[in-house]
Amino acid sequence: MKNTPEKSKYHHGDLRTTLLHVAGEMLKESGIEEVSLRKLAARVGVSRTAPYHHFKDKNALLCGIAEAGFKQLHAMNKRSFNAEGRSTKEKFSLFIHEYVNFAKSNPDLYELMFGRTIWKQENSTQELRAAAYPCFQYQVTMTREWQKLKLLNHSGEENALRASQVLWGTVHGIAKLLIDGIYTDVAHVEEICDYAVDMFLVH
Amino acid sequence: MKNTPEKSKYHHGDLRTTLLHVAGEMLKESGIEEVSLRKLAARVGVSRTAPYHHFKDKNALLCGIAEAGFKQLHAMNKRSFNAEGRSTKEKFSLFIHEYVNFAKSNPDLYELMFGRTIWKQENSTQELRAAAYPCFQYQVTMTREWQKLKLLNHSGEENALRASQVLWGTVHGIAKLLIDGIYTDVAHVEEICDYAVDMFLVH
DNA sequence: GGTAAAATTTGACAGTGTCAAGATTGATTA
DNA sequence: TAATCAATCTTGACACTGTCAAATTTTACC
Repeated sequence: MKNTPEKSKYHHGDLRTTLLHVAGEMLKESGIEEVSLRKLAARVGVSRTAPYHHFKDKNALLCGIAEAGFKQLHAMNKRSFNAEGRSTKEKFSLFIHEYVNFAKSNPDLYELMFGRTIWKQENSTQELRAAAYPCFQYQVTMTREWQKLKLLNHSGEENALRASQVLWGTVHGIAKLLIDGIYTDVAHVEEICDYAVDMFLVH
Repeated sequence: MKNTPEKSKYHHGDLRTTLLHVAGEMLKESGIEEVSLRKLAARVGVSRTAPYHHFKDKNALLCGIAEAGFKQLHAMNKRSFNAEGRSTKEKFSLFIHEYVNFAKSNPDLYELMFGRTIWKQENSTQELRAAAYPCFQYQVTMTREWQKLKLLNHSGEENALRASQVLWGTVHGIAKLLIDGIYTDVAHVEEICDYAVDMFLVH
C-alpha cells in the first residue's frame, strides 16, 4: 500500500503527507463516515494516536484534505475561464458544466469542502482559508468579466459580488442536490447545466 | 418540560411524539451533532433503548424530524405562491426570500432535511419521501406557472422541470452557503435574494 | 382472571475521538 | 565520539456513541 519500500521504521518519515493521501483515498472510496482516525492509522500501519503529532485533531486533518480540494477546484476554474479557442458564452457554459461535474466526480470531497463540519464555529484552519478564499474570490473576478462583456441577464446597476454569489449559489445548489441524492436523475446533469446557462444569459 | 403532568408511568403514553418533539428542540438548540439517542432519552426521562420501540434506528428518528420540516416548508411555499394582493413578480420574489429565510431561521433542520445523511443509500423512510416529494413537485408547479406568465428569462423551448431544478438549485445553494458558514455576511441575505430575482426575471 | 402483546429496562459490545504518560529514534552540541 | 534533547511514536485509559439480546413491567383483550 505504501510506496516507500523501507520497512519497520519507528519514525515514518513523511507521515503527515501519507495520512492526508490515504485519508483522501478512504474518503473517495467509502465516504466521509468511513473516515476514522483509527482506521486511517491502521491502514497506514501506525498506532491510533500517531496522527495527533501531525494534526491537532480530526478536524485539522479534514481541513487538510479540503485544502487540497480547493486548490484543485481553483485550478480547474482557471482552466475553464481561460479555455482557448472558445467564445465567451462557451467558456461561461464550460465553467458551469465543469463545476458541477467536479462535484459529481468527487462527491465526498465536495461535501467535505463545503460542509459545515469544517466551516462552522471557527473550525476552519488558517491554511484552509488561505486556499479557499482565493478560490471564492476568483468567482467574483470571473463574474466581473462576464458582466463587462454584457453576458448576464440583469436590470439596473451591476454588482459583481452579488451576481457571483447568485451564480455560485446556483452551481453549488445543483451540485449539492445531485450528490446528496435529492435529484435522482443523475443522468440529466448536462441538461440541467445547459438550462441554467440559458436562464442566465441575456437574450 | 413535558406537558402531561402525570408522573411515574412505566408506559409513557405518547413517547413517539415526545421523542420527535424534544429531538427537534435539541436540533434547534445545539445542532445535529448534539442530538444523540442517549441524550434524547435522558432528557425525556426514559432509558437508552426505549426509543428503539418507536423508531427502527437513529436514522428513522431523523427522517421523522425532517418529515415535519418538509410539511412546514411545503405549506410555506404555498403561502408565498398564493399571497394575496401582490403582483406575480412580487410573489416570485417573495418565494425566493421566504425560502432562503426558512433555511436561515432553521439552519440545522434545513441541513438535516437536505443532507445526505437521510437521503443517501436508501436511508430515506417511506414516510419521509411521502412528505418530501410533493414538496419537490410543488416547485415544478410554481415554475410552470411562472413560465406561462412569461416571467422567466430564457430562450428556446421552455421546460418546467429543468427550470425548477435551476431555480431550486439557486435558492438551495444560497441557503446552504449561508448556513454552512461560507458566506460570512449573513446580513446581506435580502440583497442577494433581490439580485437573484433580478437575474431570473425577463427584462 | 389469565394470557398475550406492547412497552420499557438493564447488560453488553464494538466503535469512536482524544488525553496523559512512557518509550523510541534522530539530530544537535559539547 | 558521547551526551542531551526534541521530535516522533506507542500503550493505556476515559467518556461517549449506536444498537443488539434478554429480562422485566405494564396494558389490553378474551
